[in-house]
Amino acid sequence: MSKQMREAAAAANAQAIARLRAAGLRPTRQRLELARHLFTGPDRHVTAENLHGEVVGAGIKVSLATVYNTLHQFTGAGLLRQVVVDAARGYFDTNTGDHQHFFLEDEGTLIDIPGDAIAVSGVPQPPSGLRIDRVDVVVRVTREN
Amino acid sequence: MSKQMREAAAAANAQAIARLRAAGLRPTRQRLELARHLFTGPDRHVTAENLHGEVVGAGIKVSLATVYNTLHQFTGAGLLRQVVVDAARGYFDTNTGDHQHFFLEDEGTLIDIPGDAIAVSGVPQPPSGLRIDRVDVVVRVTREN
DNA sequence: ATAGTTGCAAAAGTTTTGCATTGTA
DNA sequence: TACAATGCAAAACTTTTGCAACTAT
Repeated sequence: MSKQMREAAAAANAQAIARLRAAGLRPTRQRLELARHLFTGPDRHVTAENLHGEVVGAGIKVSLATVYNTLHQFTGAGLLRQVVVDAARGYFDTNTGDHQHFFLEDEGTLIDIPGDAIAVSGVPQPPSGLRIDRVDVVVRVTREN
Repeated sequence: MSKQMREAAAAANAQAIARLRAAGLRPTRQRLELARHLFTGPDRHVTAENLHGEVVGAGIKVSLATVYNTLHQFTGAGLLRQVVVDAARGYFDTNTGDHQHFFLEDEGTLIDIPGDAIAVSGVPQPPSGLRIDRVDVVVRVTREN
């Protein structure tokens, strides 16, 4: 391993630790590895299963149950957002800001739509005693023909 | 049973049979009962489990698996629309027209929003080779405080 | 030590599938 | 009779929970 690689790995690690600490979560080995996979690099959309496969493939020992629990803890801590688009499986998005999604039904893939690109108008007043928590827009797309 | 009740029941039955035939589905006993429960009266939002509970409660013998299969057949035939709002369970809507939903996260309840009330603007061009199939809007609401 | 966390095996749900049975022509 | 369609038990998923093991004071 080169000096540069060592330094980059150490930096990613330090960043992941800081992120977990800031969120009030202890930086355990499993969480650290999951955090590094999720938060190093550009925004991502993952399912529990595909993240588990990825980290196991990288030689990390974690159970799928821990991946689920960790994804929910991260979500509760505001590090992730859950996206409901497919009845078959849950997606988690590292982009927690205001935005919407294309969902490619054939592929099971999500693509972000910036929040300032899209607007929803005419939402009626919710039933009394209830307040709007969030407005989710899912643009479902399929392969042409 | 009064004459009026008998007549109403017969009418609902005939209507259900016609609906199934038109959709190219054989009017079997199970499908008929499910169709009558779904399509008699105003529009409804059901889960497989709650529909199953309802028909079993009414003395009909159907398995939960058949309810699932039937809901999917009805959906394929255009009699129902599937609504994805909750990672935990699938909802089916008897209103197949253009409309959107409030989702009461605490209750697990759906309320229709007429399609002409609400508008989504600024949806970007989808990636090439893909066409927009549908734009779903889910207004998530929670109990105030 | 010990109070609180954590991670995972086992359990609980939900949904799908394979095939014996039933219905139709 | 043959041929397809049906309904459900069993299987396969996804997700949650209970508790033994671990951590940080």
